[in-house]
Amino acid sequence: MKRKLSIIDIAKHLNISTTTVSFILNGRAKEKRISDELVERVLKFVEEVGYKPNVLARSLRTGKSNIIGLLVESIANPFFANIARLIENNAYKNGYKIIYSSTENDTEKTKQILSIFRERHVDGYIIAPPEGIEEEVTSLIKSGSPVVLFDRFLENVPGVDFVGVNSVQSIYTGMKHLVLEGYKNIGFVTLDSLQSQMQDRLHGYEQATAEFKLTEHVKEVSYNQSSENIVRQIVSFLKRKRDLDAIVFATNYLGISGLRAIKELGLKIPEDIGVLVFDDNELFELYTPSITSIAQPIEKISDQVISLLLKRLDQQEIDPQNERIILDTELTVRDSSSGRK
Amino acid sequence: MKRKLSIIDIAKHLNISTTTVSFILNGRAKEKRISDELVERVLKFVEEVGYKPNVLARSLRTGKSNIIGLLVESIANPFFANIARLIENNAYKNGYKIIYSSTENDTEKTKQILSIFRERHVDGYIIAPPEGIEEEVTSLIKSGSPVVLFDRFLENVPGVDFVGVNSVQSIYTGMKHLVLEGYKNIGFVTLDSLQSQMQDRLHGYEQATAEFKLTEHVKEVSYNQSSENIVRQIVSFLKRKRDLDAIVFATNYLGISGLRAIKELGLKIPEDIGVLVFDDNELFELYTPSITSIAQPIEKISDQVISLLLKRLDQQEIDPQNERIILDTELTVRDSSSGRK
DNA sequence: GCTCGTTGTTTAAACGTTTTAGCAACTAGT
DNA sequence: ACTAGTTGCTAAAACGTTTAAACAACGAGC
Repeated sequence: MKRKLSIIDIAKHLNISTTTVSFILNGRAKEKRISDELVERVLKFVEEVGYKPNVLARSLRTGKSNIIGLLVESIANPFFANIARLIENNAYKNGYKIIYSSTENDTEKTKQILSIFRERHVDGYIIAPPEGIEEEVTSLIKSGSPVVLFDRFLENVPGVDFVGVNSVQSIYTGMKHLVLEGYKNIGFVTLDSLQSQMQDRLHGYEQATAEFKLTEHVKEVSYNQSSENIVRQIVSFLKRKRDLDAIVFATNYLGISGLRAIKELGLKIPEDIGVLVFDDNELFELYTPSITSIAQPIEKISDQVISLLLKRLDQQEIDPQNERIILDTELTVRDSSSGRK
Repeated sequence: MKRKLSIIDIAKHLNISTTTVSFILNGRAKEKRISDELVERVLKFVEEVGYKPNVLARSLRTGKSNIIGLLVESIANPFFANIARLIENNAYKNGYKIIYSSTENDTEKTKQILSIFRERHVDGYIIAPPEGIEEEVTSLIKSGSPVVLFDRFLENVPGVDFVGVNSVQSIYTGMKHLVLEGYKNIGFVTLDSLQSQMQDRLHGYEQATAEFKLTEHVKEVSYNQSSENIVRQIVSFLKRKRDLDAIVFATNYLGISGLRAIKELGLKIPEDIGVLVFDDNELFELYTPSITSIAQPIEKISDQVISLLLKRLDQQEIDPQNERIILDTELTVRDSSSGRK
């Protein structure tokens, strides 16, 4: 089996130095005033033998890996899976590879993964952060690695960029829609989480209840439960709150569990109960009745995230000026919120 | 900012050689007869200063990267997303990281990605292959990297391992179920693809039609279409074949598009048309009516894939004896196939 | 004839590990 | 007293790049 060629082999074969070869291959021939004739010869030979530089050696020397670390809550969640696909595509186009991991919202696991990514000299990070990793992220940024957060924010992390949606406003708009459709007693099912986007969604709900003079009915489901458990909790919430005429779910999987719960209780949507879910999903479109949802602009989020990170990777300086990009969602009105008959 | 410590710094500080430190850190102290006292001292100091070896340098020297390359059709497909999550979890537990990419069933893109993975000295590969990459995979295996295929197989690739399900049998069983429910004119919607699993599913259909004396009605939707396009094709197929009383979809996304098509035509499931889909999905369970499907054992597939690969990574020898693991699916009978009333 | 600048290329160090081969010192066996 | 074996450790090469610094050769300007 033929051994892999190195730059040394190339140099030897052409009777020149590795330096020259390196310069030529890195497009620094002009700058280094290497004769066109030689450039020609080297490129031709390199092409001929199909030489590929050893990325590891290069990384070792330069300290750059051309790898981006991607950390999402769970790659099995369609929202994150779709974002991951778009980001990956875009990254590849720009010569970056993606190494990913699911955090499962586990702070300790996340810390470990970050440390592993760091060991691997990942060039930049894209993170949908769980709670409690402010310190680690700060330290990453301090040591010169750009970090772009998305979906949820971390306070007090100087220099971190963020791409997200206007959660408060989105939920508020959704609530307003429900009120206009005649719903008067609207419940809110969210996660027992301090993550910023969850807090914002809750605030949106509270703001709306205040403004429209509604009573608050909040159920905070605890984290990382099995799907069955979540359904059970929502069932019992709905049983306790017999007078609810509509319900808003703060995430896609809460929404799905909510639909199961509603089915189990034999409630009719939208007559017995109106439904609105944050985060769209093919399921919501095809469900009978179709479910009104707040759709996040997945393409836009991905685009912004990756282009922001690429920009940071370009500017070698650490830029203390961080960006915070807030995108709009779209309320997709469907049958589940068509008012009480 | 404090520089990252190297093994040389450790050695210097303790007035010993880097060799010794390296041996100790790699657990070869006993073997190399290094005194317990020294081992103790080194470990303590290393712990104290939080030294972490540079993975790149190690990889450069050893040729091993501890990275597994994962190639799926699309990470946005729930089937692959779930598999990816399980595989990743398991890999991390065993000290391997995952670098992934979506092939989009594009042969050229896949070849490129494989070459990039190779450049990065990925230790092993997990691939749901598109058509036409037999040569590349063979070459990977020849050069000593284990490859485990899943979901679909590649013929004539010596030494490649495979984990999949019994597609022929699965579809056959599904067809039998439909026949027993009284359906007599069953259509089959699949992809215009030569991938083994698609061919197998088609064979399952053909076998069943032959055995039960049914007429074949096959629609081969072409690859990589937009969702709208697929729906349109299925609509026109159903229009042409007015006499169909049931239809089988060969993949989850064809099934979803199929449901849209059926809705568009205003057909009632299961009275006007019975439905069966290969690959389960939360949507199928919650759809009204619920959709009968053939569920693949996602956990088992992931477990087998990763443990097979880890086994291969352990045995340094290239093992020409390849394994072919075929798992059973489960027919989940739901309302969409409850017969003609 | 001397310095100076330009052109085109090379020398050698550096990145941080792992590992082969070997060395020094001591013990034990003859 | 000499060899043989053991113990405990190390020197140095190797992995394949990049890059700062230097150098040789030559023409131009004084």
